Amino acid sequence: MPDLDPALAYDVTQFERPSVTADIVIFTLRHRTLQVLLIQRKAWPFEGLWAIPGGFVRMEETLEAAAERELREETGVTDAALEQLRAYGDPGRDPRTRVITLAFTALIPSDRVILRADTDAADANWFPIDDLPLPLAFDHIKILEDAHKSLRAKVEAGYVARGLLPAKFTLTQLQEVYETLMGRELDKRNFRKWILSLGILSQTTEEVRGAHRPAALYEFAG
Amino acid sequence: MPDLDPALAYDVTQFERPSVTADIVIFTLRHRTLQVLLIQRKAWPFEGLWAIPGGFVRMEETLEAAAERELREETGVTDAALEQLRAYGDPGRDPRTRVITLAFTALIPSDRVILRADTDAADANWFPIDDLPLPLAFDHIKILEDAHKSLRAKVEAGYVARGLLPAKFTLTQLQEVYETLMGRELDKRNFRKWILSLGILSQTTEEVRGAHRPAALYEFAG
DNA sequence: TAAATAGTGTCTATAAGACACTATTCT
DNA sequence: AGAATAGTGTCTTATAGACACTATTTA
Repeated sequence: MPDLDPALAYDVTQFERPSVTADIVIFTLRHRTLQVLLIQRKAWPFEGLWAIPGGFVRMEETLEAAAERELREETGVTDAALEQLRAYGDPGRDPRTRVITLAFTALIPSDRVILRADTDAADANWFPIDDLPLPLAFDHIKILEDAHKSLRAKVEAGYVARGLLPAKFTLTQLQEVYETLMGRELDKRNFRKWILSLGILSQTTEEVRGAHRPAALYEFAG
Repeated sequence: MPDLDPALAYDVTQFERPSVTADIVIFTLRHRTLQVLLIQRKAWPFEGLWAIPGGFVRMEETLEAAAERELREETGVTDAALEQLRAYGDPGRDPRTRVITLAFTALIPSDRVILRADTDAADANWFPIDDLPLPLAFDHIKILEDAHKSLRAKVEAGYVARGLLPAKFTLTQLQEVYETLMGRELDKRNFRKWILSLGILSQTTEEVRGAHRPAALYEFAG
């Protein structure tokens, strides 16, 4: 059967349909800690518990547009790079009805976020990925675990977390991002050798003058 | 908004819901070529075009169970390792109604397959991934491209395609699988050094006696 | 004994990691 | 001058790849 059973012509109404939502795992770095944005549920089910922000996919929007809209509504951030994680759809994961959720991840710099506890949420807040307000609503702990695992795998494989940095940054700042994501300290000389060898950075003419020796500012090339 | 908008209580019926299908990219090796199983559509839309097999996710089954059921219905194969690829859901990808499809991939040995052109399909057949009967129905060419890219990435990263081999096999057979998946020839000594160093194979006491020097049979350990 | 496939080891190049000091600026 | 951060090079080890011959069996 391709997509819809051709034998049924296109009377799709005869099948009961699930609800489809887009949930979005929003990662940021705060206080040198990897944190996620959660909202506190106002109503049944799981009233009072914390959950990953998300909402219905509307009939006229793409899946990515739904996730972008949710991100914008929750954080005001408009141009983050979103990635699909996977779908979660066990019957019973939502006590109301069959709900299939498409999980997305986003990495954003925390200073660009304006938290909005909107009408649906009692509260919205950041939590360290290693210190979550358990239990979470629905199967959201599983989604967070998968998102964290996926992020770690990408970072270990050399994925560069552009989304977590301002446009211009020092190599020390970049190294701190990596150290936080990888959960261990890195050697400064090896890190610089490696990151510069990737050819994805270009040095600007600017430098940042702090309390001591100024540091060169870099940006992502291309 | 977590999953379903709590402000709406649980009256989920007020939102129009999309149809959700599971489509499954079934890979196999035939004649030293990577091939996929396609079915030919019997009815509008895209009547006569070839498509990836798939069907509705039923209300009481998990997403994985839906994909397994489709695989079984199309091929008779029951215990293949299925993996989620991603969701495809652009409005308009199906002219009948909004259809969000969850794409899965499976790797199976072609000798275990009994093709069944069931009631929904005019025909079912294998096609080399590099020689597809274009154009395909829906956005299925995009799904196949993504599935192929994902497979190549996994193989390059050392993923071992257990699913494509019989329970016991020679190292030469295993090497041929890798060569086909990677699209290039491999050095026999280097391949054996590498695959044995992974520690995932164990040698059986059996050997296969063909036209010439017998080859040792291996199996996956664990 | 010829044909066909199975099976084996070394050397080289590259990448990753351990490791410590000098340079510049500010107060 | 002292404190603080920026910036730099070598050696070692592990991994990946190039490369060619011997071993065993059947017809």
